[in-house]
Amino acid sequence: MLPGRTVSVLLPLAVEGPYTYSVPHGLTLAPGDIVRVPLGPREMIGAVWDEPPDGSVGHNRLRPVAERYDAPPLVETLRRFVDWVAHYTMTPRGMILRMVLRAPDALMPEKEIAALRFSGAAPARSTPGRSRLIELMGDGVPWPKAGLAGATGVSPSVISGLVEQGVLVEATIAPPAPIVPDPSHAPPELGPGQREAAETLRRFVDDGAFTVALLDGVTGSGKTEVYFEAVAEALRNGRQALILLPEIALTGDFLDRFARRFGARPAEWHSELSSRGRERVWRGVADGRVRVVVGARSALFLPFRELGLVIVDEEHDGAYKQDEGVTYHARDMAVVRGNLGGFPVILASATPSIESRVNADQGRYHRLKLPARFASARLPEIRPIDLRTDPPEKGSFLSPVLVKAIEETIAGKQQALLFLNRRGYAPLTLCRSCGHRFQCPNCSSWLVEHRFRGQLVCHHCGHTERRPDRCPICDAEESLVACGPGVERIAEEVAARFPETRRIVLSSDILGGVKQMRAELEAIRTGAVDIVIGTQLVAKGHNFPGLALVGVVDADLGLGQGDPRAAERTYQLLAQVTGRAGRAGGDSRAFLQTYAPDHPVIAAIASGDSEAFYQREIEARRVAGLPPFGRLAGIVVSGADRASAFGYATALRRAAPPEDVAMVLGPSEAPLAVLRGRHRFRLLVRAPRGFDMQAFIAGWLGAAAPPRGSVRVQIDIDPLSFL
DNA sequence: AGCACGCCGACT
DNA sequence: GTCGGCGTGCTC
Repeated sequence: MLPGRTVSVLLPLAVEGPYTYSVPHGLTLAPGDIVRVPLGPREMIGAVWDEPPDGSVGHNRLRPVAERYDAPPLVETLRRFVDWVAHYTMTPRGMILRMVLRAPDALMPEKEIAALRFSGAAPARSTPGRSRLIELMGDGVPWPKAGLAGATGVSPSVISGLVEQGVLVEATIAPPAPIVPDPSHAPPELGPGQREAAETLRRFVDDGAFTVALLDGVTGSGKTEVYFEAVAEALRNGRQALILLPEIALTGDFLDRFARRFGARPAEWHSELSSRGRERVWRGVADGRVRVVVGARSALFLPFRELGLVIVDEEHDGAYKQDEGVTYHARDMAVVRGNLGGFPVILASATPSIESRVNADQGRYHRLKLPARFASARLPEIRPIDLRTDPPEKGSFLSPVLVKAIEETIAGKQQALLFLNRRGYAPLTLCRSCGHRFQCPNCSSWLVEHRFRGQLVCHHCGHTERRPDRCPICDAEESLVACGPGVERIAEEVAARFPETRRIVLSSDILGGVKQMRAELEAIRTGAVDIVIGTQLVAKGHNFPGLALVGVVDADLGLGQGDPRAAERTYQLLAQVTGRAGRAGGDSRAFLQTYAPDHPVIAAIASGDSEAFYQREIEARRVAGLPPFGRLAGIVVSGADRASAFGYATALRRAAPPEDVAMVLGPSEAPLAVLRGRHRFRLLVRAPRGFDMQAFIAGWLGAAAPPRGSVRVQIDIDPLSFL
């Protein structure tokens, strides 16, 4: 092999290693360079990788690199991150690169913006609109076409008229550079506890070494202000910063808070970004003009060139775990990225995950505890409502105790929030006459009635059908009954009881997407709503200053399904949602409707004794050898029919190597036995901490007969579900 | 991820 | 007798 004449190129495909290409004369390539290469009948974008080209590929089969893009190369730490994530999640490296190269058009030169410029010629006749335009544009500087009408208040026809006369001529302008956040714009006044924590974080950033800080403080204790100071320090040091949020918490309110502190909005990165926006952020991050990104989990794979800080806000949130395609946990991968890049990572939460708490307790993470609520804000008084002694009236779901509290809140001109973690009107519909239950044809789940839309919907695959008037089995009329409440049904009850109030239902199936959602959250903040009825998305980091009452309609929901993680999840959710109340000062209350007021989770929330809860949970995990005291991996075998999926899962189980430290459990029916028409079985590997899970599974699956037909195997390292 | 190759049911 | 279904395998 002639050195320098061939090169390794990793392609965004489901292949493990890079391919080898020849380098044409006159082209110099280095690892990280982004290139266009031929692949079969088409061309593809890839990245030059570090390992020496594979000499065993016949030279006559090598094809030449077509082009090197004029784009900043992927830096070494990002390349190592791709390799690391691929190995850890047992995913082909190319699939991880694919997550990095998500905005292929960002490699093209940035498009100029269409604009108009004043030519100097006078219009044939002067009108008020024309004068305004010329007054604005008289200096001859081009104005973007979009927004010109808005800026002058003239109609588009006035503009096109002047274009026809040659008074205005076509021009282009360079896209504006992103506004750089200024670390000294508006430093906050921090309380004593905050000051100390901020000082520690600043020191970590200055040290420029890998550290993990767990920033832990009750809702409303001012975590955001504190970690903004770490962002400011990273900016002062010439480094880029990334703030990860659960997608749903990425609100206009958060961006505004950032803008108030830094004088400019950060770049956003989330699934609803337009392709233009995506390109702009990708390019800006790569060339260093974008200094701060606020994004959902996939932002972790952006090609930062000078990343010096990652913050994972609401680090306990399960939304950081990607469950489809590449299964990775963004919080854990953020820590890895910090480790590889040699910079600090801040995990922030009022209700840290058990994993992070244990890491902090054992000294691997620095725990920074914010002691109290900021300024005048006080935590709400929390009380369980025992539904056995204070049941709701027949046919309703709100206990008289809660109804009275709502009345008092409304009378005091304050806001109430009713929380129920269930979308739609009713989670199950059945026929009173024959007992038929409406089930999803593709999944093993009930169809949820959405009464506003008149539909029955599967929340797992999206299957939708019209809600019929009569039973499709026995043809009985008026026999269908809705079982149990969803938020829509609670909204119905609230409307009946409090017809004079302004109400809003907040759940993820809101029409109009992120924009509408942001508008509604804003309406709540400004007090344009009296009663909010919402699913868990209201629990996620939003700041509702006028909220004085939180009612949890079913605090037991999510408990007692046998998953050891259920208690932790429920605790976090209840603590977060009750913490929405009273953030702007004044007295506030939270009620938990429950049949089990003595359950440790309910008791911990009601007493405010989080420490007892954490100690209990940690001890239970330790005794059971569950994460973080042991390692888990899930292996989901799915197939078009039950028999083939079960057959292969059983064969895999039998093929498991004898291993005294790792235990293979199953196969058992996966939590959702049928999903999108595929039957699923799950094997679980349990092993002690420090066990090389990836090597074990690779050896095992590599030796087993490969799956045939429709059967697929998906590996989930560190699954969230322990079942 | 595409795209071609290849082996079994309903049409001219 | 062909058109076409998508399972399987390859792309340096």
